[in-house]
Amino acid sequence: MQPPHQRKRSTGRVTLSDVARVAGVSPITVSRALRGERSVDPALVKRVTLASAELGYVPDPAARALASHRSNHVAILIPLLSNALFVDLLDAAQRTLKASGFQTLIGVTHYDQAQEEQLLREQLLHRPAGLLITGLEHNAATRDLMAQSQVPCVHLMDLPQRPDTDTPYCVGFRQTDAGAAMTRRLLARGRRRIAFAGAQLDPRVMQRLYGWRLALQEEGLYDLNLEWLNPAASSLALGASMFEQILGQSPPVDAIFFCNDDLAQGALLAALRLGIPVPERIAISGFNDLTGSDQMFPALTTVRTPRAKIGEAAATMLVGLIRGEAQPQPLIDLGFEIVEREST
Amino acid sequence: MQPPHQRKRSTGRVTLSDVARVAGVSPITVSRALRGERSVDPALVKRVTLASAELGYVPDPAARALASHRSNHVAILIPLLSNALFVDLLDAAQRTLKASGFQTLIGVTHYDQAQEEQLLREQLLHRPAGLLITGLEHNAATRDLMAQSQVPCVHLMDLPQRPDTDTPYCVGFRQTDAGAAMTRRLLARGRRRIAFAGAQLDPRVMQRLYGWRLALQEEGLYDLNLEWLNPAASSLALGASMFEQILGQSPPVDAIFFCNDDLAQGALLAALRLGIPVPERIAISGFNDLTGSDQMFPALTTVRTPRAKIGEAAATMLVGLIRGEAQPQPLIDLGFEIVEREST
DNA sequence: CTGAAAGCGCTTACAG
DNA sequence: CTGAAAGCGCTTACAG
Repeated sequence: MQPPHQRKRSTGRVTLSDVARVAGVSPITVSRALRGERSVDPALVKRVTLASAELGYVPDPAARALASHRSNHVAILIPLLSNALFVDLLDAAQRTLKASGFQTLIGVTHYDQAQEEQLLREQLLHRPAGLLITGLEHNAATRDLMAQSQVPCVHLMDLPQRPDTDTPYCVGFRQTDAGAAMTRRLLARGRRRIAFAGAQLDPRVMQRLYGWRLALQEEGLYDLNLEWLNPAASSLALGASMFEQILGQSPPVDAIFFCNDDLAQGALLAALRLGIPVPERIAISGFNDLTGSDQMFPALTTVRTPRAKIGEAAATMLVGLIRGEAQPQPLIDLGFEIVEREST
Repeated sequence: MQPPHQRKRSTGRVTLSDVARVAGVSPITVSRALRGERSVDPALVKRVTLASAELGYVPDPAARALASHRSNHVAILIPLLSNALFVDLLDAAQRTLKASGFQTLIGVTHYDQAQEEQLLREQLLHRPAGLLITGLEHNAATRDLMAQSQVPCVHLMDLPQRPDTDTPYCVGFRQTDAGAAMTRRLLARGRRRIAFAGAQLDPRVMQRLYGWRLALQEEGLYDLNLEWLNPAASSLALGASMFEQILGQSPPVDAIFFCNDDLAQGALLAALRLGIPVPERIAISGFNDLTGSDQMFPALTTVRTPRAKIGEAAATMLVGLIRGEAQPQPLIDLGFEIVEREST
C-alpha cells in the first residue's frame, strides 16, 4: 500500500533527496558538496560523495537550469558547416567543452548578421553557461543581447586592431599580418604582379586583403586591377574559374594569393587541365592549410592557421570565465605559420 | 514598496501566468493552447495567442523539460566531424530540426562503440526528445539504453539486410548494392582486375566491400589479393600511398575502387606525380562524390550518395515520431547514383 | 472543454 | 559551516 499522492509522479530517478537521506544530511548540503562549493565540512563532502556514488546519482540538468538560471550548455555560433575551417573549430571546442562537462549547442549563421541575431535569441532561451562566437563584427541587437544576457563570451578567429580597455575576450590571430606575411614571401621570391583572389568577402578575408595591399604598397607594386573579389562562397570550382580569369589579364600576373585553400586547390587543378606550369608561369598560394593542400601537385604553399588550437584555447578560456576565474589576458594571439611548398 | 517575499527571485521573465492573467484564463489553459493541444475552445486559443504575442512570451525550455520529462533537444551521434560526409548529414539534420523548433546536441563517437555508449548516457540525461544515430551496429548497453529510454530514434545511413517486424526506423541506402553497382560498371567498361581499397573499415565500408566481392564473383573474377584493407582513417595521403602499393602488384590491377572519395582523390594526385596515365593505365573510382571530385584531373568517377537528403528525411521522420504520428514505413531507401566521369 | 493542486528536482536567499 | 523554506516555470494527473 502506498500512501496517497506519495509516488504520484515519481520517475524512479535518484534525486538529491535520496542522496541526502543516505548521507544523513540535508539536500542543500548535498547540492553544495557535489558542486564543490567550499564552506562544506570535508567530512560531510566525503559522506555525500560516497552516498552519491553508491546510489549512482546524476544531477538533472533541467532542474538545475530552472533553479539556477544557468544550464550546462555552451552555444557556439559559426558561419558555415561546409567550410572545414569552422568544422575544425567546432570539433576542438566541442571536445574541450565536453571534457569540462558542457554540452555544445551549434548555431550556423550563414555569414548573415540577422540570422546570427535570431540564433542568439533562441540560444539564450536555453540560458547557456557560455557563448563562443565567430568574429568581432555583429549587429547592434546581437551586441545588446550579449551584453544584457551577461553570458560569458569568447570571440573566435579575429583579434581587434587596437586593444583597449573594452577589449572583448578573443582567441585568434592577426589576419592582416598573415595576409601581409604571405605577400612579402611572394615578393621575396621575386614575384612582382601578385593578384589577390578573394571569395565570400567576410571580415577575415577583407583583413587578409588589407595585409596584401599593405605589403604591395610598401614596394610600390600595388595595383587596383590586381584585386579579384567575388562574394560567392569559396569552392574548388570558383577557384578554377577565378584562376582562368586572372590568367587572361595583361600585363600578366605572376602570382595569385588565394584567400582560402579550396580556391587555390581549384586553381592548381585548373592549371593542370590547362597545361599551365605552376610555379614557373605563375605562382599560387592559399590560406589555412586545409586537408589535401600538401597532396596537391604541385603541393600548395599556404598559411597554416591554428584553428584547432583556437577552438581549444577559446573553450578553455570560456570555461574559466564561467567558473569566475580571472583571465590573465582577454586576448590570445595564437599566430600563424607560412608553409612554403612547391606552388610558389 | 513591495510585499515581502513577493519578488524574491523574480527574473523579470514573462511567464505562463502572466499570459494567463492577460488572457483571463488559467495557466494550464495557456499551456494547452500554446502547445496546440486540441480540446481547447478555439476562442480561448485565440485570446491566449494574442496575449502571448502581446507580452512576447517564450516558454522556458528548462521548466518545460523538468515538468514533462522531455526537452526540445535532439541528440545526434556521428562517428567523426573530420569526414565531410557526416558534416553534411549533421548540417541537413540540424537545419531541419531547427525549423521544427528543436536544438541539436552533437556527439562524436570516433567509431568507438564504448564512446558511443558513454555519449548516449550523457545525452539521455538531457531527456532528448529524439535521437539520430549513425549506423545499425551498436553494443548491447547502447541498445538497452535506447530501448529503456523510450526516446524515439532514427538510424542514419544504413539499411538492414532483411527487414522484419523488429526493423528500427532508418533512412539511408543499400551500401552493398552501391558497391556492387560501381563494380559492375567497371566490369562493363572492360576492366578485369579490379582492386578494392578500403580504409577505416567501418560497417558501411565493409558492406561496399561485400558488394564488390559479389559482383566480381558473379564474373568469376574475384581474387583475395585484390582486397586492400587498411584500418587507418581515410585521407588523401593514405589514398596516395595505397595507390602506389596497389600499382606495384602483379598480375597488374587495371582498376581501383576506393571506398571513399578522399582516398581516390589522393590516388589521382599521386598518379599525376608519378606520371601514371588515368584511366589508360589504371581506372580509379571513388565513393560519395565529395567536394572536389568533379574538379580533379581527370575528374573522378564515383557514387553519389544522398547524405543531405538522408539527414533531412531522418530528421523529418524523427519529428513525426516525436509528435506521435504514425510513420508510413520504418525504412526509407534514398538510393544512390553512379556518376561516370573521366577517371574510369 | 477547463481548472485547482501538486509536483518535476534542483538552487537561491535567509537565518542561525 | 548547515538547514528549512520558498521558488524557478512549466506540465501531469485528477476532477468536474
